[in-house]
Amino acid sequence: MYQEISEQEAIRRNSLKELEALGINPYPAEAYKVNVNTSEIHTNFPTDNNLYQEISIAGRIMTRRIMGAASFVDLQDSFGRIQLYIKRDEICPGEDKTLYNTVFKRLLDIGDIIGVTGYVFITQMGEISIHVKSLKILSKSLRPLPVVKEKDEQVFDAFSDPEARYRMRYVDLIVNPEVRDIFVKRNKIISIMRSFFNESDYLEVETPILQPIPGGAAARPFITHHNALDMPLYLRIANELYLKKLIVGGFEGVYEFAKDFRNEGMDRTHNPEFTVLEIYVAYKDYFWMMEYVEQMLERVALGLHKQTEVTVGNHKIDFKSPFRRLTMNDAIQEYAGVDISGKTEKELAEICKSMNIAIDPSMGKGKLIDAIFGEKCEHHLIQPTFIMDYPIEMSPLCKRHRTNPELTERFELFVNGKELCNAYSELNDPIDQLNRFQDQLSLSQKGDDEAMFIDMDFVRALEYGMPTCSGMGIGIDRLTMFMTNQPSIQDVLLFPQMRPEKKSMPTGDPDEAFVKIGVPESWVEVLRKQGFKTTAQLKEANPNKLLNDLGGLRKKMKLDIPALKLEDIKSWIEA
RNA sequence: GAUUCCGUAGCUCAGCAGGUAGAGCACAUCCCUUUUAAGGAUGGGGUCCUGGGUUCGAAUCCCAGCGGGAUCACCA
Repeated sequence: MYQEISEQEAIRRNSLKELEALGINPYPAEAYKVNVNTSEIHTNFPTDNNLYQEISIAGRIMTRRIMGAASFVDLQDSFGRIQLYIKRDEICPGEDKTLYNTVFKRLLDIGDIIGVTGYVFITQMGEISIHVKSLKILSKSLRPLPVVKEKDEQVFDAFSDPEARYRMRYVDLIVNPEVRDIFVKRNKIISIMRSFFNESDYLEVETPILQPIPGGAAARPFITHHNALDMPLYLRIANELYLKKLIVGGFEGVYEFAKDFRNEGMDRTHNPEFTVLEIYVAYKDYFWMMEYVEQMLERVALGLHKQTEVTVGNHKIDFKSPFRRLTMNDAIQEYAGVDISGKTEKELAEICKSMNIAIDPSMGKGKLIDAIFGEKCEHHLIQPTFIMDYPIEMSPLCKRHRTNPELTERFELFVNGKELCNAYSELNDPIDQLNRFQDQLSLSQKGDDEAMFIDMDFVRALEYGMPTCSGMGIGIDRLTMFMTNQPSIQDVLLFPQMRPEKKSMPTGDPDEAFVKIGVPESWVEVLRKQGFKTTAQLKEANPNKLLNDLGGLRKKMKLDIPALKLEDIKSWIEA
């Protein structure tokens, strides 16, 4: 296939060929021995200048400053950058200066990956650098990298187009060190949580992503099809039911970092696939879980920032425990100024109307209360706040409140006006559970398309007996957004979902196709330049005009090839 | 889904009372043995997102489409 390339890419492809002609493999197979990284050098060298006198290091060329027979290169590895000092007579001790003059100065580019040996020293300008004794090409880069420069915190020519950054995350990671840092932090958040759970001796498990019944949450699933079984399967929207079956099975605590999938809208806080941590612990209740969450988040914040206070947008959010606790009724009382306790569905609908909150007939009591809460309360909850005791209709998997049968023992943790965690004292009464599923069924008949499906295997598991148990789910993407102060979920996902890139790639004909109809090879490039990407296009052309145009281009491009005659062009068109 | 803004060189952007494009960095050539967002000189590089329309003439005005951002709605 013919691929259109820019001038800079063509130059790099030429350099590639020249390297090969010099007997240099631009993509060598053998391992390159590395004995130090940039971070170790910057940390240790200042205190002991005798260190690192025989090093071998590899990385990507990020900038070059060539001053005749000596040059400076910024080399970037996984940990940062270091300057290389490359002197011609040092890497080319004999008469042959090809390695410096041709290979390094002309055939290497920003973006190429090299390995060097040498020793660490400090330049006259006071910068820790590597005096290079030998240099080896490890990978030639064929595309020019955006060159981002920085001085005194000011960034020049940043690679900032969000579309390009998300689609080509590899480029983003190469040139934007703060992006790499977000993903290092994301990993740190997960590993802190994992060790926190493991210290409690809870078991990390894996449960099915392809599920015959998409249970455990209210959401629209993705559907797929299994050929051998000839049946539909759903991508999981939650793993809650499977984890509770494992509690029935006798594990005291289980957790899973799970990818969930929801076929819903996308925006700054929603991606179709996202990561959730769910944990279930036997013999606990939601009060215990609140304390556990407090400890966990405090530890994550400390692990990342060495303090509990975290900057999120314009707010300073303090994850120091304990967090504020507020029942849902009290929250609505406090922020909306109405008392909803004991109100009927009709009365609640009236309240919504009086507050100009949009409702529809499919909404049950639970959804109405949730609407009031969402509209009037959520955005006030900036500092971490537990909202407790949700109406029973909106929590079909949650245990009834121990003192009020209208409510459930459920809490959500709100941070910066957004839900972060969701947790229950889990419902373990199989008869109540079946009834609640049936209520969901009638909600769904009423028109609520997210009401839950009935999972009879889950009910059967409960019939064998599940210990009292508390479970909690937390969105890892949102947690990462808070902990790294990113306003968009796309910035905490390595590869956020995007519409496929329209390859406006000119699916032009290859050289051979043109040659086949009689076009001399040397003229193919000129024809493309003139806009003829396929032989079919060429056949539509006016031969006189084409002769003129091509002649003009030949002159403009200073081509040293014989001029065309009208008969030549006519013969292509007639071929 | 609605509203709105954006799409020009490899990157970041300018150009838009309509006359077929400019800058900085990057790239190329030459000169420079320690520089640091960094030399100096010269030069090359663009289906101005796509397709229609208005016009003698469209990067510029109009319509449609594609892609992206933001806000809202939906959704946790």
